[in-house]
Amino acid sequence: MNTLTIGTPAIGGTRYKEVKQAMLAALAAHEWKGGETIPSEKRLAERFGVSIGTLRKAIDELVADNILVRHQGLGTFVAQHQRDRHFFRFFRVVRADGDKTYPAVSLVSFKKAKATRELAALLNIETGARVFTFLNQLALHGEHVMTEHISVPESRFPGLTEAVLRDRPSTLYNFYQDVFHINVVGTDERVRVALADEAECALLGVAPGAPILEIRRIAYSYHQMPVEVRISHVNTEHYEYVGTSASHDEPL
Amino acid sequence: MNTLTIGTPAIGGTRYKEVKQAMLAALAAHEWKGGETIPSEKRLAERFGVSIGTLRKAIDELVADNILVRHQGLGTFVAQHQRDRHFFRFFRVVRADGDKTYPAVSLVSFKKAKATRELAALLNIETGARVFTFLNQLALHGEHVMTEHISVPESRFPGLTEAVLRDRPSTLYNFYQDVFHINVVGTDERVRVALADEAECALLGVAPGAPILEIRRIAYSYHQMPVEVRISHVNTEHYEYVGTSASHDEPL
DNA sequence: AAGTGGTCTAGACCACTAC
DNA sequence: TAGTGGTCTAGACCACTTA
Repeated sequence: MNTLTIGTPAIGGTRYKEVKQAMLAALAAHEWKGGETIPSEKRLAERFGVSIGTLRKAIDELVADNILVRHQGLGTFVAQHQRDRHFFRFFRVVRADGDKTYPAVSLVSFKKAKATRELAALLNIETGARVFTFLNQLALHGEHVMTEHISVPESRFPGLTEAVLRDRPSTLYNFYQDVFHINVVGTDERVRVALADEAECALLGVAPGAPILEIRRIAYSYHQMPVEVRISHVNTEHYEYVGTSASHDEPL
Repeated sequence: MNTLTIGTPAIGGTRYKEVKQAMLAALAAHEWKGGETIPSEKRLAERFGVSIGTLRKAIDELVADNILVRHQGLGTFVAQHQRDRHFFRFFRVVRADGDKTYPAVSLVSFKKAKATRELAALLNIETGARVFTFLNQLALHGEHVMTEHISVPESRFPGLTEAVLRDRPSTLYNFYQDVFHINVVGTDERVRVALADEAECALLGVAPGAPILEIRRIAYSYHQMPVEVRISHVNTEHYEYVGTSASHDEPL
């Protein structure tokens, strides 16, 4: 197996950056899949011809990027989307009092369509290429307060059907990972005010024309590859969008 | 000078966490102020009785938290808020096409008041304690599209006046740092839809009752100490709020 | 007991900045 | 040239997990 021998520097400048890129390449090539363990640090250090310390520095960054997860005594794993881990890193709607809860998702519609020029540009695919588009209605604490219009390219989700989507056992991003080996590792989001249209107001529990929160998201896999476009609408009467936090002081 | 000798473990569990906490304590005690250089790694390693590698690991985390900044050949500095550095980490309103620009800020009003119970709870001060409250109107690309209602406790900003606030030479958070040694290192933000009231609509260029974006922020200094509460209103006709990004892939 | 990651060390050498 | 942070090494020892 070609291990991207790192004899020639030139690319990354430093050894550990080269190692990091080589590991990202291995991840993108599905050599290690979501939830799987990767080889031990000792083995990887030998494979890439660096010391343990250098290899660890590469992994440090991949862990900081939420791409890998370390477990002492067990090994290092490809980060996996799970209900109880990282879910609220991507689901950022909470009740006004701060209470976080998992949404109950209902699939409202599902269809295959051609990408508009706009959508194609966001997904970095050809205009007119096939995409799957579906609509979710979400309930929090039993209240219907949110919808999601989601589009993914057929090329990266071959064989996706309404049935398999509806019957997925876990979260959507976990489903992407397990079935299509698509790892969502980051998103860009923009938030603005919009007005509920006739079709949506019933799903959101608001009157037609009522102001709602609109969140437009692009989700990325490794190497900033866009894999999903999502427009969410939220009735913010009792729920809010959580913006950026920061500062990770340790608890004393 | 007491250097918080680290002979007794117990607290952090690991040496570098202890060193990190000791450095945070030194920062909180204003031993090193915003923009200043801290002692060299070699000196700090001696001071805390650890090896360079361990000392570096502590600094690594403080750098990751945007509390310190390293400059090869120069030294390590206490991160400083500047127009051209980190400004858009806290100012998250951009034009719909993605264009980022610095806001032109006008101080609309300034007064001293007593903290309501609600505000006092957010700022972790006594109900009825004095706070300064002021209102900014912001223009982007020459358009008035945003307001900020800002409250800070008098106890942490002694002697703040309208004149000195108005005449500050740089950004607000830089001003906090230089004049009051208050270092904003993180924020919590919640976003929802609100309606423009009579007093505000003129400042935002919308009709009374028009839907606007409301952002409620708490800004924190070291050890999660709240130092500012801010409610921003945005006309999102042409401007949007930038939510969380993630994934820091290197450019190849 | 064996294997994993986590911490810590002591030092070499490089790259950058100032004087 | 001297001082800074940046990289890389080789290894010891600890803590955790599984068997």
